[in-house]
Amino acid sequence: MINALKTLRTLNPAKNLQGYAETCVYLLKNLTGQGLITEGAALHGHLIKTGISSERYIAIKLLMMYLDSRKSAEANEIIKDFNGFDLVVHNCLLNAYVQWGNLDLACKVFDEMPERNEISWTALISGFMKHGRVKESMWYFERNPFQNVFSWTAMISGYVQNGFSLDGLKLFLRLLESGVRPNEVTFTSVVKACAELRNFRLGASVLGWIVKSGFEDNVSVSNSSITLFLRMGEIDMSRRVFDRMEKRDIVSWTAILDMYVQMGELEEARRIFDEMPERNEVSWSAMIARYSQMGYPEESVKLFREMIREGFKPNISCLSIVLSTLAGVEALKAGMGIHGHAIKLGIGKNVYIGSSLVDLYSKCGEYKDGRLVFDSIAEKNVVLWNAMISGYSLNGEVEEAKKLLDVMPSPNNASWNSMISGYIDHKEFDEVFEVFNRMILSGIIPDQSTFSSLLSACANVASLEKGKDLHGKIIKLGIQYDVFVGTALTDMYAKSGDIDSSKRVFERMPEKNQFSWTVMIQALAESGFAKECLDLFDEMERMSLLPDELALLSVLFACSHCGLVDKGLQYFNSMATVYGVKPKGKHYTCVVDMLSRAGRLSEAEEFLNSMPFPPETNAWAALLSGCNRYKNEELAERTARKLCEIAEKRSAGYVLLSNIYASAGRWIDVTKIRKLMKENGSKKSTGYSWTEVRNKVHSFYSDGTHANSDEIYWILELLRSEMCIP
DNA sequence: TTAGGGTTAG
Repeated sequence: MINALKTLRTLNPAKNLQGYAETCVYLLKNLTGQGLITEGAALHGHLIKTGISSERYIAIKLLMMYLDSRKSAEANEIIKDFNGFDLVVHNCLLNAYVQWGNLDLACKVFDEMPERNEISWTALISGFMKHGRVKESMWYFERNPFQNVFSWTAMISGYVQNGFSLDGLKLFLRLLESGVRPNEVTFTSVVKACAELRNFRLGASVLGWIVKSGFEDNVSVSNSSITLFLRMGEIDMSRRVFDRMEKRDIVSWTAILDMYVQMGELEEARRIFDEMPERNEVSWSAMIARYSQMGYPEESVKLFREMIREGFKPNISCLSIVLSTLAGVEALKAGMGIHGHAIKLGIGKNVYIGSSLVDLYSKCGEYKDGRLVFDSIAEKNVVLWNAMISGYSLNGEVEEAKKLLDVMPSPNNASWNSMISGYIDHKEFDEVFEVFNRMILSGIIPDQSTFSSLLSACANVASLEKGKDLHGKIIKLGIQYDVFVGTALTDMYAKSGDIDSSKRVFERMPEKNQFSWTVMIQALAESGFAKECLDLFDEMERMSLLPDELALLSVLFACSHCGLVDKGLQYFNSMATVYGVKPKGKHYTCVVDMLSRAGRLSEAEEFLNSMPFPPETNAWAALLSGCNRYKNEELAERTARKLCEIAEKRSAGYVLLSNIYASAGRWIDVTKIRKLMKENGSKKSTGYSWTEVRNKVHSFYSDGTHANSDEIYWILELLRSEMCIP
């Protein structure tokens, strides 16, 4: 562009008007493209002086520039110079209104046009598509007398962009039947549709078609092919396409970043990113998103700061990625900073930004601020609604969540799933199945995550019947081989006491992850299969999967229960060094329990006293019960005193202490504790029971809060009198 | 008329 400016200075409009005008047109186009309107206006002034501002081609470019920057007054001035509104001027206006998002105005211009060409029709068709108004777009497309490649392609790419890839492909088939030849842009969109739908068979035949039609070397086509191959898992093929390209652009480089990420080589991706010949905000966003998705939030945010430092303007995508990263680490302050930034940029009310913000505020406990953001957004989509529903669920406001779910326009899987997990988090298990039934009635088909939530509810209430019923539904839907579902089934069966079924499900899982292994290991430990548990742990290690704190706790538990004290100590000592897991209170407690059960009481006491942080109350209790078992009165006294100290601070300590005294037969001490508790006003949390009647789980508390409480007690009285109990 | 990155749930 600088060269063009230099050329302009050397040209004399009096001598070479044609060349001068052409250079001006080029300059105006570029200035408009880069948003350099002040410079454009200066050039306009210069053109007036030269006397060629009314030259048709120049005037049109000037008009486009002013329309593009929404300078209506200036645009009107230019239009006055034209002899009425001809076709081109009308098309310029049409395009501008579409770009401004004012489709009503665009339609009015379109309707009033005395004549229309293919550009007018395509402008309107793609305009409706751009704003997600697919039906109206189709309406105009069907009536378009100029069905050329452009309007076909506008429709196809519009469908793909709006998430209707299948309709896009159907239209592509119609295009082929119509005899119109697809161009490189059509192919680019069609390949994208195949990638999106993971329809690899069709994808492969489209690629063959592309070669036959000679568009193989087109940059855009190659770029979309790289992504198609990546989605197909054909990493070598995507690399081959990239290597074969004669010309590569930012898009090609950005696409290849994903190849390395998919190969698990984030560092290599970073190297490519650092060495890319050219970067834009999309490449930056891609790298920032990858760091966040691969579990490196700090690195992601660091890169974002670097991007800003280098003078790149973050767009909506980029800000929403960063906001969701910050939400993940509950960085409220930093997130609020970005919120302010977004408002300044005028995109504070965008749905993408809004959804991330609702998520951020909710995850940080400020769900009321989340609601303010939610209310401020005019064009709400499902994602935003779901973000708010799960925000309420997360903060224990399940009733509010339910209210939203009831009024939202078209809830999907995720909406219902958020509601279900809200009830699970707050242990309202009878509500869980209630919501599930409503979900089914509303015609939404539950998915993997619905079932893994429901199964965890079954595991919590040990409802084997319901769990089996769900297992049947899962098989009917054909999702029994999903990792999440398999893991949840393993857990449900184990927690409901059916360890054989649990093992069977686990063994048949085609794909297992760290969680699946942990659940099975835990199940074996808690069901008393200590040896099998340890064997499975060894097997997990052989698969070079790193055990987490829960798996390690189960291993310690298993060792403790089959008397493998030294082996247990060995595992404990290698937790930090070998497995990189810092032992927590519960691990220490397990070791104390292990030592106490084996009668190694003084060792246990020493271990407790050498802990780097205060032990759990349970740890002292474990030692005390060891003392009782091995009749070590002296240590028992010392431990009991310690427990008393703790008990004074927390009600749980009292409860535990009184239970321990009770089991040791020290009834006088028990009464003392109960009295103390009464004086201090501490209350044990209420115990409850439940039963399942006609697919509904009923929970009972001794305080009679069940809805049918009166009726239940009445029946109970009746039964009592029948049984002749006074 | 286009390709690469993008919000919720899991």
